[in-house]
Amino acid sequence: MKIATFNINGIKARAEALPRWLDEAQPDVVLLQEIKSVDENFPREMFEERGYNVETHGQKSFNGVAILSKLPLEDVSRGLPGDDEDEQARWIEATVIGKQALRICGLYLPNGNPVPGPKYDYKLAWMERLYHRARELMASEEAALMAGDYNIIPQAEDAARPDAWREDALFRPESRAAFRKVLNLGFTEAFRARTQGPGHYSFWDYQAGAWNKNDGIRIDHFLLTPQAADLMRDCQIDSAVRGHEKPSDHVPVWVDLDL
DNA sequence: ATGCCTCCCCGAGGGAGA
Repeated sequence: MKIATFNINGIKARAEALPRWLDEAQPDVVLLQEIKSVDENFPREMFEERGYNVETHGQKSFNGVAILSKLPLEDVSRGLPGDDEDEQARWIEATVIGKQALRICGLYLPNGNPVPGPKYDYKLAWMERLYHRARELMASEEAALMAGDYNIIPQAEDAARPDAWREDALFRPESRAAFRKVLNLGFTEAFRARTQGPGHYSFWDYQAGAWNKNDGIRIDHFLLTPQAADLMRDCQIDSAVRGHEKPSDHVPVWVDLDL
């Protein structure tokens, strides 16, 4: 089963590029971030006609996450627990049934800039809530994953120019420590479990020819519980998608699970 | 590089992204 995450930077703006990639890559499940659409305006027919079930957690103008799945989705839940006042649509989860059940969580972690400030406080508070949900998933001892745009550069090797990011919310020590705290519950970071070394990115800025210079960062991640990691056959970044017509600034990352 | 593009809102130009 091929499961992908893709920050599309607006569903309307990706009305051509997203179906093109779906037809090429043929993922079974896709976690989308930054749909920038309310549920009522999400073009679900575009995906249903390709055989996907569609679940959205949208918001006007900003944020918004969704799940596409060729297999049935059960027990869909919207919103990251822990703050009833939080109105930002950044979390959706569901159970997909293959040979066995898999709990999938799609997330769009706050950017957090500028540092310091209320947006950075919100990022760190959101990561504390993520830690609590992650701990529950780990305690369940079930196959589960959390994937999406983490807005975290885990290590210096995950940026072409790490020094340019030292003071940025994506690479601040507090941000990276909060990410490690989740990882250290026992999750496998899928890409790094299979590929080492620099030069692997999932985001390139639209500005200053970042793509042509491979001036990227790796901020879209899959975290697998041990039971899910046991099933992993592959994990890749579809970096070529960044060179297609009218691309998102992120590219898809996917795992293949024996499921 | 506290912003070189691109997205959203709408129908100008500002907020947000990373």
